[in-house]
Amino acid sequence: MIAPSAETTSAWTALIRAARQRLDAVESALKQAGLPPLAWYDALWEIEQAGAGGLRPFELTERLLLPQYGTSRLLNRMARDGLIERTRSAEDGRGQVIRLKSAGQAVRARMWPVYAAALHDGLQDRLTSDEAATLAGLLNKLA
Amino acid sequence: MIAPSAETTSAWTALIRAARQRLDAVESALKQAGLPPLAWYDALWEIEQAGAGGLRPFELTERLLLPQYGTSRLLNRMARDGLIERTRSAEDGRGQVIRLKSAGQAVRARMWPVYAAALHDGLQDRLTSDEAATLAGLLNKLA
DNA sequence: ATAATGTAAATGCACTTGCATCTATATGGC
DNA sequence: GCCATATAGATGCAAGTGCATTTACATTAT
Repeated sequence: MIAPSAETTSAWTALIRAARQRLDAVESALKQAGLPPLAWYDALWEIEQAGAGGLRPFELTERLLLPQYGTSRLLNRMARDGLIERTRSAEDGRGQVIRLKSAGQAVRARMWPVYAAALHDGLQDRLTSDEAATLAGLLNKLA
Repeated sequence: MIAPSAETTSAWTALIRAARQRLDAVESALKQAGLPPLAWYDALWEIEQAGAGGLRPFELTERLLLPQYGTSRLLNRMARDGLIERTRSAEDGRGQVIRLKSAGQAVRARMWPVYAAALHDGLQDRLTSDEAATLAGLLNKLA
């Protein structure tokens, strides 16, 4: 049987702990501020980047690495809150096109400072630039 | 407003992506093998370490960084599956003592090779020893 | 001893997630 | 055109999670 080395094990536990703590910090800062969860930010961001042409749900699924039903339901909730607009696709009768509404843009804009502050406190305050770059490089080897 | 640097941002995205992918890989290997989720492993491990003296639920809550109700329900499911034994605490009438049953030890033992293999493939194969050590060091600054 | 406050653990309720499946449209082969 | 198969997206159901609250016992102060 394959036994992971001590270095592997400590990298693993550090990875899980760090990711969980930082993520929890961001999520709770958002919740604290009465804002939606982080996943909404990512989705709103992608939709915003797509601009006037909009975006298809399956594209969002790919970009956010969500399960298909996860995207469907996330879009449901965002639509229910009036943040996005769903229209039937002209080219593909099975699908839709998602576009950002101004309320969605506004919510994303309100989320950003909270998100940024959490990243600042959680990462920027704790690592030098070089360390952050090294860390990113090593983590990208795991993806 | 505080804007995170480019290095911070890329460390952040790399952190989230790497953690999610590695974690998903472990979880799906376990599920694939018909075994319970990773959280069970951690819990079973802690309970096993506690030995014959057992462990109090609130201690597990602290060690696993779970919400209190999360522990309560996790223990419920493990007890329902006959993996642990819950007895009322002799010293504290409010509480219980958790002890591992042999079925619990067996499940943890079956989980380990699957878990270890996923760590091997996900981490050990992708990082040198030195890199893993550096990574762990950097990640620990974030905790 | 009594009352007030604190801590251990469980739970009702609303919401989210995972899984499997379903409906509708699209596409390729014949 | 017609059928088989593939893809977009939604959804019923079971299970898990978060929040707030509850129950029970413990501890401290009076």
